[in-house]
Amino acid sequence: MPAKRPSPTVLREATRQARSFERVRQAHQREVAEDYVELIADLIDVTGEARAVDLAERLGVTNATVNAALNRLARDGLVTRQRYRSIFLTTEGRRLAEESRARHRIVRDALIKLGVDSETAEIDAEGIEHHISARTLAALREFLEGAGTP
Amino acid sequence: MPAKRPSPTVLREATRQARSFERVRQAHQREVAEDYVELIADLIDVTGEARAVDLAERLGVTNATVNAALNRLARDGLVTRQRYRSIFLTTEGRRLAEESRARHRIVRDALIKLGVDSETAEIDAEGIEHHISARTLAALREFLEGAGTP
DNA sequence: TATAAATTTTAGCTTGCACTAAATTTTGTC
DNA sequence: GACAAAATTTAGTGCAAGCTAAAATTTATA
Repeated sequence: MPAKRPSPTVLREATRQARSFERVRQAHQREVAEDYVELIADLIDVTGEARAVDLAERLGVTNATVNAALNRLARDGLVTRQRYRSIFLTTEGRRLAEESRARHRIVRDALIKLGVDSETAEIDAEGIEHHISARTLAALREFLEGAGTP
Repeated sequence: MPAKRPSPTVLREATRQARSFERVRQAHQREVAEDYVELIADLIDVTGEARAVDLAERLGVTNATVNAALNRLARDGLVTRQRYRSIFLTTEGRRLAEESRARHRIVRDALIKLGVDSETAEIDAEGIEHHISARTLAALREFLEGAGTP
């Protein structure tokens, strides 16, 4: 029984399907990627290195889950890794982490200025930061600058 | 070859696994449910009925995807449906839809008051509304009430 | 009313992301 | 340096949500 090699038709179909996945992935998956690179950047900056076990602990998931996520991040060019060694951000990964951090800070500070307590602001900012357009971010920035604490 | 019936050990394991899934599911899945019931409520209120084909068109997904989602919503007690007929919200589904709508409006209006143009505000509110705690929502409500357009 | 068109449902596939258990490798200690 | 502990990776499983293609059913029309 031969037929191991996929037919052209099957390949074409696979490509079309992959294309349509792309759109879908960018929705929820970008958030996960941002959370990971942000956390990795924090760990590197604070403790000097990012280890999978720490990521797992902070994110409340298992090592295996983190490992799978890191494989995807590496595939997407956001991190680099050598087997059994700690994790590094690529230039693109670092850029995304910084951007996420800045976004996070602005959202959190805006919420605080609006009267939300800082713990709640921190938590909500975590969820909100991934859904803010450049325009809204600019508006929040202006809101923070204009007429501070009187 | 017997062994069709799962062993007690396997069942116990399945239960534990199911439990841990619950936590995870509530993260992203609640957002999807909220989007669906909100849209279903809108369609019912505006056009008189909610059809799968309209949901698919508005959400930019295929009929098959909508159908699978509706099965989950029905399983979770948010909608009811008869085969090949249009969709209805349960009391719980309607409640969730109203809550989401209110949340959506508040976020959108707050963004507008912060200087974001209404189209962008509408889009961003869609993403943000699922990540707002009760406290932040209250703060936004106060922000909207206090010192309107001068 | 018979047939065509539209809609809904089913079947089968893929990826993401969660889990447990076990294997592999590195690190730490005696 | 050998051995135990810690960490990483792999293997195998499940559900959500997306897709296409095709079957089933309802609705519209000639």
